[in-house]
Amino acid sequence: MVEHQFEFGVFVDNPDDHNCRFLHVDMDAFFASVEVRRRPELRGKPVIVGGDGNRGVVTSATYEARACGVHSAMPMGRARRLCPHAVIVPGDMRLYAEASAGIMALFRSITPLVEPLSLDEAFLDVAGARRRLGNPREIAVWIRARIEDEQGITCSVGVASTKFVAKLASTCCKPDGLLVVPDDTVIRFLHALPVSALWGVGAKTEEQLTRLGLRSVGQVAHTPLPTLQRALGPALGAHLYALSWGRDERVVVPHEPEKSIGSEETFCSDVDDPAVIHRELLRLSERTAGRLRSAGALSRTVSIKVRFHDFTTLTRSRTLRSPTDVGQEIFEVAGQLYDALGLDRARIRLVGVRAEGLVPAAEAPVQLLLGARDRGWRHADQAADRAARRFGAGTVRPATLIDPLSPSTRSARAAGPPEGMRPADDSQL
DNA sequence: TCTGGGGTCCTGTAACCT
DNA sequence: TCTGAGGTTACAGGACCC
Repeated sequence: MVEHQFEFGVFVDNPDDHNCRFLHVDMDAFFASVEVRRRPELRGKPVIVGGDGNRGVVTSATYEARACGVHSAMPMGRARRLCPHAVIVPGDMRLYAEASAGIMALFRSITPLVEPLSLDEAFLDVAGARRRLGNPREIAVWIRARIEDEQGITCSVGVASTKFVAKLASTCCKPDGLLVVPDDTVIRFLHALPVSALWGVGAKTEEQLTRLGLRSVGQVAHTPLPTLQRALGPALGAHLYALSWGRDERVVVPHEPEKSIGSEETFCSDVDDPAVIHRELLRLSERTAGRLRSAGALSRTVSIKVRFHDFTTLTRSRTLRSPTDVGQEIFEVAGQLYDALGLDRARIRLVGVRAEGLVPAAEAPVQLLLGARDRGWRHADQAADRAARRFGAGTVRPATLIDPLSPSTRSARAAGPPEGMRPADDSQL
């Protein structure tokens, strides 16, 4: 366990944290740690969690595997070559979600101002918890101990007066660390970091900044704002300039409504048969619609994504006359958008369906189209939802998706039974 | 080396409206 | 009726995050 404060370019003890209301808590190698907790014989071994198909990627890896150069998002084939003795685990989202729920509940016992970023990390605003639980550093120490006790996994915590710096701090002290960055050390802390540490700088933007001769956050900070904006666009330029001076006005937002819901699937080998693509679009449309209904939302815009064998990607979208959460209606649009591409047996690697422009179902009375039956697909979907709740997901699904002979639509991710024997809605996984 | 799946946000362009 | 300016919306693509 490591605990630090950053000051004068070095880590020291006993920080001045009175302005540091934000905690960023990040589990260490979360999925892999949960797997090790479940199978203690894996402790101390390189463990990789990820799709085991020929097109899978690493979703999490223990630090023993990372020592071999393995990292998340790496193609599984490459990870295997780098770390041939690693134990590879397919992943169990249900288990990780369960562990995550326990961790988030612990956070909410400290403050209602908890903003989960994903299953394994969250921002906390602890300004209101000081009187009860002590200063931010003490709260961070307590959280780390409780998570280790209750979940058997370690985490890293960054403490600062802005969300951005708190997040950087937790990254810097990984794994199993605690770092407080007091206000008067923020600039020194930031300016020593590489540009890639800035939120919003990925590979492409880093390349652009390098072309300008900018490699550190300090160099970005000392570049005139108009120069950054000319190179990166007005929004990104201003954003990076503000961050480089530690300016980040964002607050902790406990719940943001979703803006889109979608599903996509990579075929285990490229597909050029339009009938197979249509079946997959139907399956993804049904899955997306089911998730819309669970979320109590309707969608105004349907979009599809098509990725070809060479990784080039197209998206097409259409806005509906009235919003929907009905699988057949989404599929109709998705199918039309796909047909309008006019593809002639192109080799397709992935298709996706996404519902955008979400509105709460309660606020958007569904309009029946002229000539439509008053008990149509919507009622069929609702009946299927009821059957799913009672008998399990996928109990009722479109007949075209019940085809045990279907040859090639199995995804790289699903290593289960044949397509037709698999639940149509595995969105809870 | 050969790239998942879930998302958000930004930008440029075109169409549409006033 | 035509034209242009300016605002809004839809759409497509890309970068980024976990």
